[in-house]
Amino acid sequence: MTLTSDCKQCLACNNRSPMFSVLTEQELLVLGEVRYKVHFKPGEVIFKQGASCHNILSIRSGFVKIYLEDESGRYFTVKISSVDELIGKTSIFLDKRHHYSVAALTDVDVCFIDAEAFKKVLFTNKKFGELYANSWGESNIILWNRILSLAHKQMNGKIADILLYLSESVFQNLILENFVTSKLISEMSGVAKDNVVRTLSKFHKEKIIRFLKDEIVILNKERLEEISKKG
Amino acid sequence: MTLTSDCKQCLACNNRSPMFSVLTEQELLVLGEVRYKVHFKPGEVIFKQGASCHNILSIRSGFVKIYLEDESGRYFTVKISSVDELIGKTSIFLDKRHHYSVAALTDVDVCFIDAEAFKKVLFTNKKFGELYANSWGESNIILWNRILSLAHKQMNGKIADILLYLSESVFQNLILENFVTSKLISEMSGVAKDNVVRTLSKFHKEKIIRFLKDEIVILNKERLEEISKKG
DNA sequence: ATCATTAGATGATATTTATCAGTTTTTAAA
DNA sequence: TTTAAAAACTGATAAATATCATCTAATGAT
Repeated sequence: MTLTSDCKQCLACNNRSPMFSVLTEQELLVLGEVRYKVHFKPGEVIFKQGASCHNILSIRSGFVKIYLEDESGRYFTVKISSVDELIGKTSIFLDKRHHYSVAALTDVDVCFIDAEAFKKVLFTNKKFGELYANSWGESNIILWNRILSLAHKQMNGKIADILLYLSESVFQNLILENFVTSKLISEMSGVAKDNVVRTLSKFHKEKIIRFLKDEIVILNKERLEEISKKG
Repeated sequence: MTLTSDCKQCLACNNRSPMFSVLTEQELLVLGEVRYKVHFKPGEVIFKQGASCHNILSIRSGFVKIYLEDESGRYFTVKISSVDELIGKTSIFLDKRHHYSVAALTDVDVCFIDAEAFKKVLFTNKKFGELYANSWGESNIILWNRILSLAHKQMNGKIADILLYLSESVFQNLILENFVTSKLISEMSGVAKDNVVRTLSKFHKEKIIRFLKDEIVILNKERLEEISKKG
C-alpha cells in the first residue's frame, strides 16, 4: 500500500464516480480536502471486517473483492467492485465498524473520503442523496440475488450465476478478466474449489465456456442462463 | 384485506416507528394525508415481487414475512418484520417495482405511505434521513448474516442460525411465537422441510429446544450458539 | 360432525457434494 | 535456472442432504 498525492482534486478528477457530477464546486472542494488516495497491489487487504470505519471509499482504478469472514475463519466473497463505485455505503451508517473486508484483486487506486464530511454533503445536496440511495439500492439487489442463488440452487446453477454476474454486472463483457480463478469462483459461489474446477471443465467440454489457462470466456450465454434457471 | 379508517393521524399515532418522533408536526401532518391503513389476515399477501411500488409500509401491529421467489417458483424467506419497522426502504429507490414479496404471518395492520411524499420528508429532515439510513444499514447486516449462514454451514448450523435470529432479532424472547412452523424455518434456512422436522426433533431430544405442538422454546442457547459457530 | 388440508414424524433410498489423495501444470520467487 | 508455492485436474470415497412414501395428529371449513 502506497500513499500518493499525485492526483487532481475531486473537482477535476475524471476517475470519480459519476454521482459526484451533481455536486457543486463548493461541495467538491470540501470533499477534496478530506480525502486521500492510496494505491494497493493485488492481494493487499484494504480494510478488515471488525476494524473501525471512518471513511467511505471511492475506487478510481482496478478491482476489489468484498468478502465476509465467519466465526470459523471461512471466507465468502459477496461482490466485486470497481471504478465508479463507492464502498462503505452501509457501513458509514452503522456502528463505526466495518462489517466486511475488502481486498485488492488487481492494482487499485482508492480515495478514502472522511465519512462525516461525506455525510454532511449527502444530507445537504438532495440530488446527491437520491443518487446515493439509488446506488445503495442497486447493491442490495445483488445481495438478494446472491441469497436466492445460495438458498436453493445446486453447484451448476450457483456457478452459472457467478459467471453471469461477473459477465453482466462486473465486466460488461463475455471475457472475464484473468484474476477470475476457480478459487475466486469457489469463494463467491460457496462451492468447494475441486467441484468448481470440475464444473468449469465440464462447461468447457460442453462448449458453454472456454476455460484455458486462467482465461474464462462465455461462449453460450443462453445455455448458462438455462442452467442458472434450472438451478 | 380490509381498508380501515379508524386510526388517528400520524401525529397522534402511538404504533408508529420511533423514527417518526424526530419529524415536525407539519411533516407528520403531510404524511398523515398520504397514508392509509390496511388490515391483513394471516396468510394474506401484502404485495408481490414484480408488482409496481408506490408506497413505503409501516407495520403497526403483527408480523410479516419478506420473501423472494426464484424463476422456478421456489420461495425463500429473508426476514420477518414487525411493529416499528419500515418495509420498502430499498424499493422506493429502485425502479418502482417490488423486488420481494411480503405476506402476513398474523393479523396485521399496515400503513401505506406514499413514497414520493415520504421521500420529500426524508430529504428535508436531516435527522430523519440519518435514522432512516441507520435502519437501512441494520437491515443489510441481516442480509450479510443470512448469506454467511447459507454459504458454508450445514443443516444443523443453518437451523440454529434461524432459531437464534428469531429469538434475538424478531421476538426478543426464548419463546418463539406459534406461527413459527417447521415449514417457515425450512423457507428461512433453505433446508428441506423433512430435514427441519428431523433436526428440530433431534434438538428436542437433546434438550436444546422444546418442540411440542407448534410451540418452540429455546432451552439451551449456548449450545445453539456452538452449533451455529461450528456450522 | 365430518372431511379436507396441513404439519409433524420417520425410515429408506438416491443424489449431491465435500473431502481426500495424488498428479500435473503454471506462476512466482530466490 | 532451480525451487517453491499455487492452481488445475481427476478419481475414489464418505458424508450430507433431498426426495419419496407413508403414517398420525392437528386444524379449519362447511
